[in-house]
Amino acid sequence: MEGAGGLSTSLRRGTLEFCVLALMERGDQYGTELVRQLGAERNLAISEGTIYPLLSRLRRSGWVETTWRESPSGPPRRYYSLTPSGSSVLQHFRREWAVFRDTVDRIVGTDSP
Amino acid sequence: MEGAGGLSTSLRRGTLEFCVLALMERGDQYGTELVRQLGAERNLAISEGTIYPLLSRLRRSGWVETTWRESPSGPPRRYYSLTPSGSSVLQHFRREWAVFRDTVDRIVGTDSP
DNA sequence: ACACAGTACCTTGCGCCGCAAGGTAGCGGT
DNA sequence: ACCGCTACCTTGCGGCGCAAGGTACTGTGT
Repeated sequence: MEGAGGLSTSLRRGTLEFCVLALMERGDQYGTELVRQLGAERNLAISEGTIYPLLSRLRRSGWVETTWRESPSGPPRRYYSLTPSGSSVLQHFRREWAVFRDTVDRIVGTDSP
Repeated sequence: MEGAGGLSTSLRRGTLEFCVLALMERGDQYGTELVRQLGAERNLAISEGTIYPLLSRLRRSGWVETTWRESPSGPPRRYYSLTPSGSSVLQHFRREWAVFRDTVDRIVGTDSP
């Protein structure tokens, strides 16, 4: 169930939005597809109640822009793509992440003494 | 200033409490000293308003226990030490963290194509 | 004795964000 | 016409890091 306060839930905070940006870097994405792709990662599985508010924030921040496109079968989709600003923010995150990751590795270690 | 919603602030979520547990594994700790030690890490600097509620949660969870000890100079300190339960939770986190870290590395990558 | 700085503990109110649950609507098959 | 699937979005809640504020004990200087 991984209820509120679950381990993965807290870990996601702060990285999830950049994982989403990184996926957009590989190609335009839409909401439902993002939920599917992240669902394939054990630690990043999220629901629609998470992704849509997140995407709205990215849009308000000017890091992504959207275009409606018809689906080959089904309702139209809102596709999200990186703006130059979003690309820059993602690069900045990569540096922050590398430092943070190494710090945590050093402090919690990878196995016990 | 790293105001609310800062990059590091969000990254800390979900790892901070385990970094604290890991520091206790090396030896008993008290609040103010933890603030100092974490302050030495660029990405983990926190304030007292963060550490004391966090320590209370750890205590309520049964992961740490506390003993008051006099200080060589100054008011008494409340020292925190790991319980067996806390030690076990820390081990569990180590495994979760390794998976999570590798997942993020794979998705956001370490540099751009 | 007394004031003051330093250390150490803790609480309050706020804002962010992931989540479960619920809601709307377009499309295709039968 | 109906039903199921896809796709989008919103509401209310809870957890947690934080700034700011508050209390108390100790040692030092006067």
